[in-house]
Amino acid sequence: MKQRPTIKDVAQAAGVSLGTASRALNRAGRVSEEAIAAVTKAARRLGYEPDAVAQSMRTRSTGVIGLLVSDFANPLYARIITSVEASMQAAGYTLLIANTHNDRKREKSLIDTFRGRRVDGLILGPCEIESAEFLERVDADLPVVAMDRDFSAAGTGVHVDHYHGALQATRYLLNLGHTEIALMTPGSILRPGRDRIAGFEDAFRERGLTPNPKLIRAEKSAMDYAFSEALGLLSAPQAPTAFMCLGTRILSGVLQALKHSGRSIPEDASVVSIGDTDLSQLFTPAITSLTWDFEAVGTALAQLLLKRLDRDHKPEPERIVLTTQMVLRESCASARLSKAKVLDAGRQKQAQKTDQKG
Amino acid sequence: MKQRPTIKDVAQAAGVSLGTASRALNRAGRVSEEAIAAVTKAARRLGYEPDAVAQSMRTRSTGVIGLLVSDFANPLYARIITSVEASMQAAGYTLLIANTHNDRKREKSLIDTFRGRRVDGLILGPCEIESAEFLERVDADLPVVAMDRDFSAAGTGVHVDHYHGALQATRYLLNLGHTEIALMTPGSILRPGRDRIAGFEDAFRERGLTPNPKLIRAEKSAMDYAFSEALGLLSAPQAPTAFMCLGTRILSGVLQALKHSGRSIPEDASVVSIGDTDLSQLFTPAITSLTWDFEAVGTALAQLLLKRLDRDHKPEPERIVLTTQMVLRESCASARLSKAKVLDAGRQKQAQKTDQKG
DNA sequence: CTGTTAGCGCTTTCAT
DNA sequence: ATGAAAGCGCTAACAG
Repeated sequence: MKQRPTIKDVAQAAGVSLGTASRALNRAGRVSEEAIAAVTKAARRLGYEPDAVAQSMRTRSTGVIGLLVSDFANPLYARIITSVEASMQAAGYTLLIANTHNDRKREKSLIDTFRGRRVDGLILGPCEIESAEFLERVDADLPVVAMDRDFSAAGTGVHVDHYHGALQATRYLLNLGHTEIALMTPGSILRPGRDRIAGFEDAFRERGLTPNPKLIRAEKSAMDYAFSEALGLLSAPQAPTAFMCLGTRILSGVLQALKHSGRSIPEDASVVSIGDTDLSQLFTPAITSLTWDFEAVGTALAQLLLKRLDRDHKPEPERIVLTTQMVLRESCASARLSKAKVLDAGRQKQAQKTDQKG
Repeated sequence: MKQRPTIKDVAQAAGVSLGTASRALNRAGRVSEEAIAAVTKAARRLGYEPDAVAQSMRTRSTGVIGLLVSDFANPLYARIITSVEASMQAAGYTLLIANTHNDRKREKSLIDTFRGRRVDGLILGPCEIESAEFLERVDADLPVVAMDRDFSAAGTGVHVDHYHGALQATRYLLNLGHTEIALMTPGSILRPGRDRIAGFEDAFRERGLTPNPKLIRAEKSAMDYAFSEALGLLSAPQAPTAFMCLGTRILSGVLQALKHSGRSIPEDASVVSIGDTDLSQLFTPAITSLTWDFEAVGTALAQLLLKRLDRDHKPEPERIVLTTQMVLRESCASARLSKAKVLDAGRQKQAQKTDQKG
């Protein structure tokens, strides 16, 4: 197995010194056109490919960005990550992706691993027991951009306004006459979960109501769990007439529970999906969704990090808050009219159009 | 900003030499217990974290594995990648993931990038215009494991037996009396697509039939495209009575086209999903699927690569072929009985059980 | 068992 | 404009 050529080989082949070869290859400093030509030619002839590890050793910069998220296969994250990757690739960076599985220890160990690999920056998604202080400590060392996470005054990141989103979605269901609304979002300790619960509760409070605390459920994000939770709620005396469910897995469980208990949507129960996915778009009836722009989250994260990546630029903390949108479809109806015709037909017409863009 | 401590600082703090500190930290060679204790303590006190870049520089090994796939957000890949990542993490490796978008040039450039970053190994998914020769050339330099790709006698990789899967699924539909079956799988130039088409055609040939070539469609994997393709087929004189569709996006498009044209499943058209996803499981009616074990693909890839990672071990080519399974659900019925009761009710009972495991 | 030393491949001064 | 040389942080070979 032949060794890969080094810059030394290139210099030798081009008949110049090592330093000149380096300058020629990087077009840095003073180099003659002849030298550039000779070196470039030699490099191409030998199939020279710079050793990024050795470059990093000197420059202290790897061109790698670490991204940590609970589960990158989660459709709610997958599209964001794709968008981050595209932006980063365009800027010449490579993405190192890992799953924390929402485990604080795992996150910490992965951050250390990434730090050891001398990544140039870090993008962190929500994780168990977050502390702004922790983030700040990491950031002192290494540019960090947080996504949907708490951060102190010094923190930089992107937030989706889950609070107002939940507020809006809950109002929508309250307007339809629902009061027994189940909120199924995992991670009440995570920033997005907490915000949703707050918005949900405030929507009730606005009208002098108090949400039934038993209807705020689903700590875990698993289909089986959501299925049995929903089934339990549906068999209770005050069964919910509406569900707000996060993502694909919980929505799946709830839809199955509804099907299993012989209830039809929207006649017997209204459903709002939090985070629009293939499932909510394609299900029959199509599921009304509270959603946000995944691609925009990704580009915002990338943009923020890129800005903090040049060492000299003072790292002023910066935040981007993205708003949510309701996509009205066919899964919600008035609570009063069981088995009756869908009331918000007018709105749904409008929703069809919005749908096209999603 | 204070500098990160180096091993030199640790050695100094522990009162030993640089070499001893290194040996103590790595428990390599002869070191006294005292030295280990002192160095470990000093390292912890200083918060020493080895510089993986410098380590790689010496050892020529980065502990990083590159993974290239057309789109990691594709549900069909996402679970496989998660599984690969878990296995690799357990073995102490980190995954570098990138999208090729099925572009040969992009793949080549990414392989070079990865090679420059001196990844220890590569996992490659299907990509445009594959050549076994190309793979072999890469492999000469760097351990490569291919997934669902062509490879020469020297190649190592994991294959899903898409040929026999498609054969089985097509037979199933032919047995139900369908002859106008549309096969919608992208990438006829990619290994999985080619194999499916071959299996599909052979199932027809077995019974002396010839498949309608116009019904083999969908080069692109996009929902809009699948939607209009399916709509076109449905409005033709010889409209298909059954569809076999790959993945989420194409299935989505076909389901929408069916809905749009007022056809119901399975009375007016039977549907088989290739690759089981949330959508096929949750759709009403639940979609009969031809699928395979995504997690097993991931662990097989990881296992194969891990075995080829130790330099001394002779890299004997090795392949793992995984079989597909049919998961019978509610989306297929006899072609003869339009608007009639579902014929394969017996099989569906059985399918319910199989379904639990999915 | 431990200290010293030579590089890994590259960039970047510092002379010339 | 170019060559020589230092050194990034670490491991491994070599003396002791």
